[in-house]
Amino acid sequence: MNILFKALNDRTRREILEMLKEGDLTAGDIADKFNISKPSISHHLDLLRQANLVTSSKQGQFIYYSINTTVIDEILTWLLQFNNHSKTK
Amino acid sequence: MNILFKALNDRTRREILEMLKEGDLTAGDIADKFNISKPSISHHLDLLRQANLVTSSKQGQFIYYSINTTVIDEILTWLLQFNNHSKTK
DNA sequence: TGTATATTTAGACAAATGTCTAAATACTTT
DNA sequence: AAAGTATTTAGACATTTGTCTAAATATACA
Repeated sequence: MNILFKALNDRTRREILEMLKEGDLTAGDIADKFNISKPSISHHLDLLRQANLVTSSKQGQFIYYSINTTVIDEILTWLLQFNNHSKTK
Repeated sequence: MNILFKALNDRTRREILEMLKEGDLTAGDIADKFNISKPSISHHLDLLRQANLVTSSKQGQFIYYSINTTVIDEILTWLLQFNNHSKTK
């Protein structure tokens, strides 16, 4: 839970997730979209992976990143505890 | 959005929200539940208020804090963009 | 008016965070 | 084998963050 909120607490990382929502991308593809150095993006990807929000798979010299939405349900569940009153109608 | 994730990116602040879910509390009541100084809790409450996750109202010498769940919907909406595929069944 | 209680503000400090450049690793191609 | 491409690792550095103590503010009570 901690590491999840930590991973989401950065605009760049949230944007990366939004990009990956549309489809898998290589680390280089992702880095190209930002005005940030590749090592920094690599670090962001590492944090997202630690939080299990993304997975990576090496294909040749490229590393493809994919979003993992199952973990997002954890946060959704945590957040839903706060609207459990009249939300069910 | 930024300030919202920032506010939630701390275990103490998340626990404060869980406490307030059960009902309003004074700053002192909240501080008593943690092994953290009152000024630190005051600072956490300030961040939660900046994010509009809580509201406060002074009653005599006490300040009562209440949770504001409307803002949480913002995060829920943002998160739901990631499960919009087969989730609708 | 003076003292006690509730809370915040101010300022300091160590730890965590986001960024960078330089170097290392791994794969591909010639 | 050497050179080029893709990505990460290592290390440095400034900023942000969570915490603390001491002091300030505001209300209540005697």
